[in-house]
Amino acid sequence: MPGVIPRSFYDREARVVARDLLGTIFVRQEPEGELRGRIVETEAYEGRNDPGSHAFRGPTERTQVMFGPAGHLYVYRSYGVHWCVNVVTNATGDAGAVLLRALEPIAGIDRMRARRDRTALEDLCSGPGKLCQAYGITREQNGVDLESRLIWIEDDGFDASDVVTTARVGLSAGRETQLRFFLRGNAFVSRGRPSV
DNA sequence: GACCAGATTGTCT
DNA sequence: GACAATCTGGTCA
Repeated sequence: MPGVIPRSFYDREARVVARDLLGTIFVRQEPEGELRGRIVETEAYEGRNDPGSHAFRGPTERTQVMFGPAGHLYVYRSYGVHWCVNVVTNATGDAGAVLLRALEPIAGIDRMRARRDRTALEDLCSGPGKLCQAYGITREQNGVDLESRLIWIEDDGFDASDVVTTARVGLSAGRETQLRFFLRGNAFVSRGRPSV
């Protein structure tokens, strides 16, 4: 039975939420219909103790959402070119977020293809910048509540037990922690996988 | 298939 | 003024 994930799910440590989000479905409601994609890759970002996190230096205007209540979206611009989405977590009294790195497209694929200007399914959402483009997510979605009817995440009982854990991607700091999670063997996982 | 450089702008020092 | 949680397209093999 499809079920929207409640706020209490997000109100835990980022690394736990990141692991548990694998296999769930990220949904955005649009006038033309829903966009749906299964989450196949995530990364956890913690608070002041995590040098790889935007929250490491404490709250700023940009990162204030990460210090707010769990279950909201944190959207930021990367390299001046791409948008990236995070889900705000909590439970430690500190900041925390989970970066959605890759999705497997399920519905609304025509709109994803139009926005991405790509046809291959594996090329629509296989990276944090790509999935934001496919979903049309920008700064306007920063702070959106996942219990609103705009964007939410569902659990459909998918078996996500076969998970690989590695170091995070693209960071200059905080590489020593294993906070990246993805479904083993999934074709929609982003590049940037460790050699081997 | 693997490796490399360029794009481009908000945010922080 | 420098840098960044990335993607793309080029080159070389």
